[in-house]
Amino acid sequence: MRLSSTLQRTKVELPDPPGPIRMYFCGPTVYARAHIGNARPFILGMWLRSWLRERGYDVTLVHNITDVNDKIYEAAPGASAELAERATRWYLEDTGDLGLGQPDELPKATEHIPGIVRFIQELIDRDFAYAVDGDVYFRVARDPEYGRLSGQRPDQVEDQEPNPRKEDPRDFALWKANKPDEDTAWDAPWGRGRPGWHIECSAMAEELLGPCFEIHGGGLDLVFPHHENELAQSRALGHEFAQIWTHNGMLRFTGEKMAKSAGNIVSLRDAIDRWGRETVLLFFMTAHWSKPVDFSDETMAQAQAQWVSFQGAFRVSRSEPPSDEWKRFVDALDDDFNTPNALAVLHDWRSRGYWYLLDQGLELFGLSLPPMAGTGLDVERIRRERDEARKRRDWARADELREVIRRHGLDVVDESDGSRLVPL
RNA sequence: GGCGACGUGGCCGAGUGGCUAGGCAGAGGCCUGCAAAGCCUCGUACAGCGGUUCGAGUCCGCUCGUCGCCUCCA
Repeated sequence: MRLSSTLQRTKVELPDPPGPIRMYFCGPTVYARAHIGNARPFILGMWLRSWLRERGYDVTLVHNITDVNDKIYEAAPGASAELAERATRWYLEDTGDLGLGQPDELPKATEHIPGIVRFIQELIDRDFAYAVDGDVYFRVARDPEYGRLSGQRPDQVEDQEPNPRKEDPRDFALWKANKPDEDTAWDAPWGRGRPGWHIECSAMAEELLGPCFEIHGGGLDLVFPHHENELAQSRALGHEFAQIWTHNGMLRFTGEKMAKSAGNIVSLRDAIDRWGRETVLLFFMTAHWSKPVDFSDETMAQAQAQWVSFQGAFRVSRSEPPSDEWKRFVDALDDDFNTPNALAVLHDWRSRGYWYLLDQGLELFGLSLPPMAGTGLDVERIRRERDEARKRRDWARADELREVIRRHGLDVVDESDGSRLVPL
């Protein structure tokens, strides 16, 4: 199994034989309902965990919730904690409705303040950070390797708004002093305030997973500065942060990145309600995770047509696959988690009637074929009765009995040597 | 200004130098009491221009275009 990694700029092999895999996927800032673009790293993380477990790895997935942040203060002046709590519930509901389960840990920044404070203190002790007027900043100039992940050179980074408290414009905040209109704050040795954005991930990831864990994921838009800064913070403590860095491509809508700030939003909630969770999942399977993907009515309709086709899988006569057939699926996914290629294998299995393999494959992605509900003796009896009617060429009676079967939630498919019950 | 991603047939989308990707949509045909599924055939794709090579969608260079980051955007 290998994965494309931004840090090495190539595909990196995972440990073989399989061992523990610790994964951290950057989660949402909770100030509004998540849009479908936000769902991509969540889905990728859950799928990867599912696949790695299938391949024998012992996986732990941590997915953080950023519940203290400028955007939350702006969105709900004086009531940021309430908004964060509500938006967290939305996120858990909406991602839960994807039917992929939950990450192993969903740490909130506000519940890990002591660890964050300790982390910052150690950076100060090591001279990698300095406190000014209640703020604390990371000293970028102290890190000769700053920019290794993103390829950015500190001296080429565009000037930000001048901040006289910073020694250097490239320095970034680890701690921000409490302001009058901010309704949440915690005590720290250098003053009352709250953590900066980047430090929470470093602190929580290392607290829950330990240093130098295996896989770090997130959106491509987080490479710089967010992930670069996470990396710098950990390196300042004397070790690497993560080994493999996966960055999923952006979801585009109406020609540009779907983003709350751009206003071209379709919420995950609305997408699930309109298209169904299976179509949303299949949509993300159609493109490789590292590439941009266009969301539109047309691409969603195509994904939905694929789902309809899979749902009819039992209508194809079952046949026995070759013994090494599963390997085709494994090969596709082990090579950089190539879901489009895996999807092609699933389509092939569907048309060949490899029911069991198809079901196994889909299940790893949170999809399941319709169950053969309602199969009872009575339905089976009606099926045989209809077969008899067809032998008599009593088509009217046969069609009548098919309607009866359909009322039981099943359909009947005629084949050369008889008939078969299938999900409707 | 710097860093990065991407440009494949009507649409979506794989492809890491030579062998049919796959899906969706469309046309014709076979099969079929009906229905469903399936099968066959068709439309001769790789942004452009050079180069390397026996051979390039795949490597190199240049050009054009789209998008992203450098603002606490997944």
